[in-house]
Amino acid sequence: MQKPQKQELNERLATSGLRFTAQRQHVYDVLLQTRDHPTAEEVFIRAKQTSPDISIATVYNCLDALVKCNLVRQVNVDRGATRFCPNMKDHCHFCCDECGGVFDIDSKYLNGIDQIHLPKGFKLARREISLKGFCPECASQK
Amino acid sequence: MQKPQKQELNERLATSGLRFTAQRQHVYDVLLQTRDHPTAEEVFIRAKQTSPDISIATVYNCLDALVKCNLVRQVNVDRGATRFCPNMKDHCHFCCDECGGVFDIDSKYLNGIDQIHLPKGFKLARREISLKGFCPECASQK
DNA sequence: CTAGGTGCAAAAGGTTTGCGGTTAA
DNA sequence: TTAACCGCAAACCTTTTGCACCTAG
Repeated sequence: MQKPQKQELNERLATSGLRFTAQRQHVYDVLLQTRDHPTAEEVFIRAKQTSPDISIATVYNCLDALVKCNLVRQVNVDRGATRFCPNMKDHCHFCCDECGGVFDIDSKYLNGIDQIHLPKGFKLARREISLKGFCPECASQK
Repeated sequence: MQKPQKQELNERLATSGLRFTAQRQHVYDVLLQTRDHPTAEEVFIRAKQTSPDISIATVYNCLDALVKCNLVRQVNVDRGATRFCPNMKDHCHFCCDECGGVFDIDSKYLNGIDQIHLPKGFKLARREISLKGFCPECASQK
């Protein structure tokens, strides 16, 4: 990880009242290296390759810390394990019914989605849009 | 359950190649009675009140059958148990960060959301929008 | 009749927790 | 110095599975 990223992470954690640790840096690093929306267990396996002593509990702790300081998003897939996404640009997810792959879809494809005016009283903090169907590769094999 | 609903359920199941059973009718009945997005376990508890012999495995089987024949939707909440919703009108869900409650939000509040034009190759089948923040009751207590 | 569904209990995930030791600030 | 964090292992919760029996069509 380059210096600027380390400093950025440090500041973000501090802002949320969380400490900088080697494990958190490493877990974030793992997420940034592969944008394939891994599960906690997949992050664990990859992290162990260079940090053999890290534990699954720590991976969950680190992922939670990264989510809390807004560097990572959680992605929910039907009944499956939670996946993690380090892309914080405004986007949504497309989950393929065939292969289970998760793809980032830029928000430019969602015209007008910002015009959400909820019923009186609701205070909106975040929105999560997930799309389902066939990804290009699986669609072409049908 | 009234006759028309039973017949509707029967037809829907048949169309999907699934059988009509007393348990499926009963689970659907339980879902229709309370629109509070129960988990499988909550459905199980309610179903047992009038069908003491039903098992949790059967509840999952019935819920899956109802989802397959498009009478029920699954609602994913971060890392929590999957919830089930028998409202098939176009709507999305608002999940309260404070109390965890799930609320149906009519699609009229989501202007323009139908204009989704995905990148080449993606075949869209369904979309799921989930909103987060504070529900009216919890927001007023802050 | 028989493929599909049910109930039960055990197993398989996925996530959280408790605890003694370690470390960032 | 000390509250926060770590690694480990056990616990917990949700969902799935295998099997013998049952039933809708």
